[in-house]
Amino acid sequence: MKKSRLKIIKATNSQTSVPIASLRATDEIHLNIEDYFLSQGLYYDRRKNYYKNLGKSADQIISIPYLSQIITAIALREPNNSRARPSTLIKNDEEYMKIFSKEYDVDIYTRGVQIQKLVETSLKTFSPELSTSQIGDLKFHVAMFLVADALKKLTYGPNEIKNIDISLITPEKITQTITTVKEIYDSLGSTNKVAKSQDFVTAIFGKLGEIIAEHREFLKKQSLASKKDSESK
DNA sequence: TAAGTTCGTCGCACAATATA
DNA sequence: TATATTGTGCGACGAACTTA
Repeated sequence: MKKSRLKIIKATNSQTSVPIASLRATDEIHLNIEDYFLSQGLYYDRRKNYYKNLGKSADQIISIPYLSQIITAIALREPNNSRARPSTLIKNDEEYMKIFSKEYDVDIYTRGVQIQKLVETSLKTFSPELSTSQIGDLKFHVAMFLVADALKKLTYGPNEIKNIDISLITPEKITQTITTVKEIYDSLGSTNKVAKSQDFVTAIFGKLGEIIAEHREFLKKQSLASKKDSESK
């Protein structure tokens, strides 16, 4: 009965435009996220404008589509889709389940928001100054880069995000990442089209691959050096 | 409140895949 | 192998937001 009612609501919704995200808002996972967000000083906009009407500050209110964009970018490693198809990310059930899964630790959603907010703050104060459209084109790619770099992995499971130590994502680290990502963006033509393309993501992974390989090399040298050191004693 | 700017969605074109 | 179907990338345009 409940299911058929939802079907009718969803069918009717193809005529009157209620954001699709609002139709998912009663799913249990969103209740869990909302509770957890409250404990972290964030307001999850499960019920549209509920916290806005309570006078909560806009930068603490996280909408369902925005959270979907963040998770698509950093957990699913598809920042181009976060940029290109913001509202259609959760239209398809399969895609939706990849973003909002009970298998995920609810903590990954807060970490994602925290990282994304740090990135956006740094992008706004970046020098040379970036236009808002450039910020829009880069923000999800930079966040994904930081996550993969922090984990030192090109492929990782969404739950691994909770292992990231946010305190290691310093403003300097973010600025350095923005510079790297922007260089790739510029080399491809620095357009909105680039930001929505798979090529940009592939190029970013290429760069990440180099960084991760260098890091492994560094660890190897370090362990050899400490081995030699202990042998000489 | 009007003008300018930005963002999100729609729909077209093309590509990839399935089916007869 | 031709045709139909589905998926993807992209540009254009309108809605929403911002600013003066």
